[in-house]
Amino acid sequence: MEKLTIGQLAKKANVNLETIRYYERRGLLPEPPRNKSGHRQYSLEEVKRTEFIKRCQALGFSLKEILELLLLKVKPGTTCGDIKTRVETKIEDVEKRIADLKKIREALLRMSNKCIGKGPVGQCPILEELYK
Amino acid sequence: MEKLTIGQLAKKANVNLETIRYYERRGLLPEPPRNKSGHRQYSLEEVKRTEFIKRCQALGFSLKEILELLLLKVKPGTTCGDIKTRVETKIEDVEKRIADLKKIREALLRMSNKCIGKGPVGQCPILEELYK
DNA sequence: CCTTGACCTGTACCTTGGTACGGGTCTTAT
DNA sequence: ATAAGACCCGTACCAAGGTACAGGTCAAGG
Repeated sequence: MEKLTIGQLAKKANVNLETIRYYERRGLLPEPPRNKSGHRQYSLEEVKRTEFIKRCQALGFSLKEILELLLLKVKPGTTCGDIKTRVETKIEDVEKRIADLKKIREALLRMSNKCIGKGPVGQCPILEELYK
Repeated sequence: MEKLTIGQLAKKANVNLETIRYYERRGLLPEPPRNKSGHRQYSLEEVKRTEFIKRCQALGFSLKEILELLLLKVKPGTTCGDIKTRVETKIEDVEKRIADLKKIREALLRMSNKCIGKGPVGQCPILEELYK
């Protein structure tokens, strides 16, 4: 069984070393065994776990939500459905954010279209709309 | 000319009183004149200005960007085009964020569709994909 | 007259996700 | 043997956008 130092884990998982200790404080990574001088000893399992965290983050999960996923994963009685529910909730989150951003885009486009982009700022229709 | 206290301004603009002082520190609201006992005296202009800030925020502008807009507004030589450019840049920002979120949504949907939502978590295709 | 409420300043605290630093110890290579 | 590099811990700091609190002053109403 290969033993990794914290620096080697950080390098393999492509994160900052401090991030590893931060994840440990947050409970996302386990408190690993130590060698006789107190240095953390990791296995390849923690590389996978760190990569899992990063993949989930890229999909929009917060560290808090990722911790919940990791806890669900080992909790007896958890089913596929429990995990799927989390993913579906996140899909709804993401769709809500997309919808909000689309409304913002429409409002910005409406303002932009009202402005010919010439002349002094005094009668700018954009500022007029925002500063009424 | 109506005079407003900071509390009255906050109420009219529908923000927290501390937010007014925070905006003053950030340079978003001017340092107002004071009465003889040191209390801030505002006019209705600051209500409009505070509402402007809140409208811009709702459209996705950061306080830093809003400060730039407010400075542009009073800078000699600023044209409508300068303002329009900011709005167009923000539209691009928003479209980029929408595109990113759409990719995330697709990835989440793909995972969700692979999972029938039944059975133990051990072979969950979602976790398998995330935790490989 | 006295209490309450609104204001003053300065500073601390909150969330989220880290990153950096100081001072100390340990390991590894030459 | 010794110096560089990696690790230890605890704490401070960063962005962003506020919010809260301590300790003090001031004005108005019952």
